[in-house]
This record gives sequence, structure tokens and C-alpha cells, in this order.
Amino acid sequence: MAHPPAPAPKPRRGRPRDPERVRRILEAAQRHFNEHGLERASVDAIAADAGVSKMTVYSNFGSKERLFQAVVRDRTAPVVAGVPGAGALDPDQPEKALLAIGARFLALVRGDDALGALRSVYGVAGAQPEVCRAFYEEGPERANGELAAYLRRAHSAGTLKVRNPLQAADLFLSMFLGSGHFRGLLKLELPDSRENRALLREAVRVFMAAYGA
Amino acid sequence: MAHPPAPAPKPRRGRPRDPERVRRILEAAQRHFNEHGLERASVDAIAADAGVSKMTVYSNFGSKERLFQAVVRDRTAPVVAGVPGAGALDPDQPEKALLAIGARFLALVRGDDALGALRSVYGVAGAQPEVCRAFYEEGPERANGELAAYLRRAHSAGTLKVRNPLQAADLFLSMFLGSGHFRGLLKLELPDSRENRALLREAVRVFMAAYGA
DNA sequence: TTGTTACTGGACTATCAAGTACAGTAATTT
DNA sequence: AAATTACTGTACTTGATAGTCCAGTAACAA
Repeated sequence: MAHPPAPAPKPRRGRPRDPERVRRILEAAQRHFNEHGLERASVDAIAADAGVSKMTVYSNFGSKERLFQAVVRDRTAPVVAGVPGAGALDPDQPEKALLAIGARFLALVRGDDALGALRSVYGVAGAQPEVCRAFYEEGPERANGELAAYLRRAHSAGTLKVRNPLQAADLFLSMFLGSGHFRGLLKLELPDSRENRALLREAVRVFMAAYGA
Repeated sequence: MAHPPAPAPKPRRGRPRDPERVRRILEAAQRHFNEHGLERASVDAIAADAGVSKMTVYSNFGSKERLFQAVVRDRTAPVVAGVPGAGALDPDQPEKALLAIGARFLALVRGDDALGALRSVYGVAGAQPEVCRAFYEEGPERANGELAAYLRRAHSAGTLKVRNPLQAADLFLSMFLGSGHFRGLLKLELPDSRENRALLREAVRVFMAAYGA
């Protein structure tokens, strides 16, 4: 979106880069960064795990930090993409829509992928502001924005009464970031699915009580 | 609470430990761990910052990891202590009480102390389960528990209608862990105080709409 | 075929930090 | 005073790892 799809076809001479190698590096790096964080992950281990020489990592990404940045940017958008799907939801059935959105968001913020990503990005807060900003904008902010768009539509349809859609969206999604999310980030035992369902129902009930038309 | 106040007066021979040095070490370590995390903080720097020899650090704490654990345990309880104060709140004025509790919790989860603590504890998730568990129990779980106790009292007083106090408490406190908290953890710009006040009011309004008697 | 670029694999350097050793000094008990 | 423990300061060992160098090989364009 920010960039035109393919700025230059780049018909250079010599052997072309192997895009599959690049993918393998990104995926291996993602696993290692998720599990150990930026500091403890070793480039040697990542290269070995990707089945690639260390020099290939450096010729493709330049440094460990830039590899980290590439990993974050590479996965943030697709991970969040599955969350809102707010475009397809019916503004006449807000309760149903909120249940769907909440269920997806809850699954996201309990999943190892997002938890690992959060931990590793929190670990570089301050040291790499651009990555943090990009992550925030492509991640939480975007999810909020899409839910807010839905709330606006429902408000126009008269099925909800939402004065400040961004605030309301933030509030709704926040409800899934409580103790269960803490436990996930700390790698403690997670609430079982029964408890998750109860939380989902209650969050929707609370929201409807406050914003129902 | 878990331990009797002073299990042994310990009248040993020789020079006694200097408790002030121990405090200086803990405080310096806290600053460094907050700012850089466990990995990047160096024991030499901590010792220098505390105005203490490195050997003193090791003879008091044994290792960097155990120093880290000591820091976390040392500060978790006091930090959270200021949060609920639910004991002193009037069960007949839940709206007022929730405003007070929410304001304190909001200030907490926006403050550098708690944010740094969260970042560093998230950084050792999995590697140091005991610290994570202790932090969780002394921190979020305890805050939840105290708010839940208040909600129970208000329910008995007939001013609120709360079937599941723990769930409701979790939901209420969660509302302050949304985008603003993300931004804090990522060291991005924080919402201004006007926005914080708006969030506080709205959170209380939403809660009252769902749980008001 | 030739020039050019991508990749391998291993050896190598440089750096940084955890933890130890040790010899001397300070404080405290008996 | 004597024994004992705490602390200092510096130098040291040890281990890990980011990043480089290099010689050789593979794949592609002209």
C-alpha cells in the first residue's frame, strides 16, 4: 500500500538471488527471534537452521538488526490481516459481528506467533524506534482502525450508538488483553477454552450494554 | 506475609553486611535492567553505578540471574501496592470508587517503572518461570483480586450486580491495557492527559452500564 | 565462452561480558 | 589483640558471537 507493487524489475547481470533462500532465512530467523529474542538468537544458528551459509545471511540483510527488522515487517501485516475482516460483517447484527471479531482477536493474542512477536518487539523498544512504530501501526493501530470502521457503519445503521468509534474499538479489543494475555506473555498456563468463551461472551455483553442502540 | 518477619537475628562473627550497599546494588540493578533488559545490562556497569565492587555484587547475589530475580521480587509488591487501596473505598459509591481505582491503575501502567518491569520480565519468560510466576501473582493477579473483593462488597451492598467478580475485575482493568499501553511498552509517544481522562471516564461508564444495579 | 553475481564453508578477528583470583584493607565479635 | 567476615581494585580466564576474509563453485546474462 505504501509502496507501488514492484518499483524495478531489476534485470541485472550474473546469478539472480534465490528468493526461496531469502524466505527460508526469514522463517528461521522468525522462529529464533520468537523463541530467544534479538539478543540471545545467534546468526550462526539461524543460518544453520535455514540451511544456508552465514555469508548469505549477511549479503542479503547486512546485519543482525536489519534481519530482525525485516522479520518484523515481514510478518506483522499478515498476522494481523486475519483479525478484523470487518469489511464482510453485517452492520445490522453487531452482537454477532463482535463475537466474530472478538473470537479472532482472542485467538490471535493467545497464539504463540503474536506472543513471540510482542516479546521480541518489546525487547527492542527504544533501541529500534522505527521497527516499533511500524509494528504498532501495522498491528494494534490497524486492528483498532478496522474495528472502528465497522462501528461507524453500525452507528450509521442505527444498531449501535458509538460517539467515538476509535475509543470504543480500543476499549473492546482491550478487554482481551487482561490476565490471560499476561499469562501468555509470561509463558504461564493459559486459561482453558471454556474460560475463553466466557470472557468472549462477557466482553460482548458489556460492550452491548454500553453501546447498544 | 509468606514469611515470619525476621526468622533469625543472625548474630554472626566478623564484619556484618552493609544493608545500604545491598540497597544501592538493587536500585542500580533495577535502573539498568529496566533500561536495557537482562541481557544487555552489564554487571560491571551496575556495580560501578552502585559505587560498589563487582565482587560485592557476586558475594551478595551469586549471579546475574539471581540478582535479577531479587530485583523483580523486591519491587513488584511495592509497585502494585499503591494500586487498589480497595479496602478504604465505599461500596455505596461504586462509580466514584471505580474512578479512583482506574485512575491509579492507569497511572501505574503508563509509568516508566511498571513499563520497564514488564519489558524485562517478558524478556525472561520461559527462561525463568519462577520469577514470572512470582511477578504475575504479586502483580496483575493481586490487583485483580483486590478489585474483585471490592466488587463483591458492592454487590452485597446492592450497588452493583456482579455475578463473577474476578472476571469483572479483570475486564475492568483490561480496559486500560489497550493502545496507550502498547505505545508505552514500545516507547512511542503516549496519549496526553486529556485523552487519559476521557478513557477513564468511558471505562467507568461502560462498566457501570454493564454491571450497574 | 566470458564476465558477473550468488552462494558455500571454514577459518579468523575483534569484542564484550560473566565470573574468578588474589592481595590488601576495613569493620566487628570475643 | 586475634579471629573472622565484608569489601575494594585490578587483573585474569573463559566463552560466546557478530562480522569479515577468502578460495572455490554454481548459475545466469551477453
